[in-house]
Amino acid sequence: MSSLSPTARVILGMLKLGARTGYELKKTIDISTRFFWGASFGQIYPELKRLRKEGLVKAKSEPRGRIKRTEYELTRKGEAALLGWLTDVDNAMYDIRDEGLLRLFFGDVVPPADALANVRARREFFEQALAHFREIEQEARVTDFPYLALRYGIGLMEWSRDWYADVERRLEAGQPLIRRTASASSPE
Amino acid sequence: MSSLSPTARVILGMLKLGARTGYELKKTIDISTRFFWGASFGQIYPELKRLRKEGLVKAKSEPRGRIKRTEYELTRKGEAALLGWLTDVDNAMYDIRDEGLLRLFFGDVVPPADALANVRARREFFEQALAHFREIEQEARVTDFPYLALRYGIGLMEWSRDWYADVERRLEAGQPLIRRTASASSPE
DNA sequence: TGGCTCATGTAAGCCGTTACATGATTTT
DNA sequence: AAAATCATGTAACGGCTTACATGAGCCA
Repeated sequence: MSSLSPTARVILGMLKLGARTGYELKKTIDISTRFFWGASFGQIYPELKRLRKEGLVKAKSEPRGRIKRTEYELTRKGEAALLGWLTDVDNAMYDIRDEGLLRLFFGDVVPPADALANVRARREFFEQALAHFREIEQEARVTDFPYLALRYGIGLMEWSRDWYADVERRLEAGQPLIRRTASASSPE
Repeated sequence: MSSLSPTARVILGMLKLGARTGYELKKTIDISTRFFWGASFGQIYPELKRLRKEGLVKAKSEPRGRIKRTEYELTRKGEAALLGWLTDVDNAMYDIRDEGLLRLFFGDVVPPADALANVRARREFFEQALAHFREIEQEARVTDFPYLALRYGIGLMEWSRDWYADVERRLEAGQPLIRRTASASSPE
């Protein structure tokens, strides 16, 4: 039934890991799953209200001084919904929107110098993302699975950077992009 | 100004590569950029009308028999817009939504057997995607840059499959997920 | 005759970002 | 005194998917 909305999934999970306020959820998500599963205030606060109405979380007013502040917690129903989602492993989303790759795809349409510029920019992008991930790697080394997810990100950035660096070298050298060896020229 | 909408980018590019009708655009996108840049009919047809109103494409009625049919072509302005986008290489989108990775991130929350089931499902997912890409690889071997983008997809699927296979083995063996060698126990 | 492909569109609804709006508390 | 952080929310808009609606032409 009523399967969890995308933002609900990360909210319930983060509440389980100890986040309490909407603000804290945002901060936690930003420094951890943001790379592959983000959430904005415009999603978080309305979603918390929806989850409350459906009885998946319970809210408690816990003001700090004179500023209003609401702490959330999973209900038993919320725990069950989280577990249900984590266990129902089929049809997991896997969406990519990669503009650099789209530009590469249309590489025949532009002068070689522009195609090369795109590849170079992409390689640099992955290098910077990698540097950022490596910075946060030390602190993240405490927990098991979240650290594992970070390792995935690091590995992915490394692999992508290397792939683009290779294409970059081939374009700079004016080498053919397609190697037609396997099917035509030589046996095996 | 008026920078191209996401769907406009792939439409203009595909028109440049020879697609003519909305239907053909959809088909072409589905077998090529879909993996990292998709588009549905609900986007394509309205977007074509918008592009026409803005003078980036021109439409010609070319019915087949008695069924209405519209062929589109880039205008000079459309060519310029496409070139402009392909050349302006900064701030390229790179969005990932990976539910398997999110489930992995919350792996501490579920029993080890469920975490393993998720990893296994993910490895299988990448294996299937890889098989699919390899099937279309032969026909795609003609063009330069589109083939290169396919190679990226294949490489990415291979890398991801291998990464998950490795985690799978470690979980099956009950091995620790984090290796704390570098910073603590041994020098270097 | 039934199913597939070609062909075009609309409508409802979800999801998400960005900007706006407000204000207290803490740190520099 | 100013800036950053903690804290909560709404409104407008953009983008996308899915379902619905229609129908011709072709092939087995």
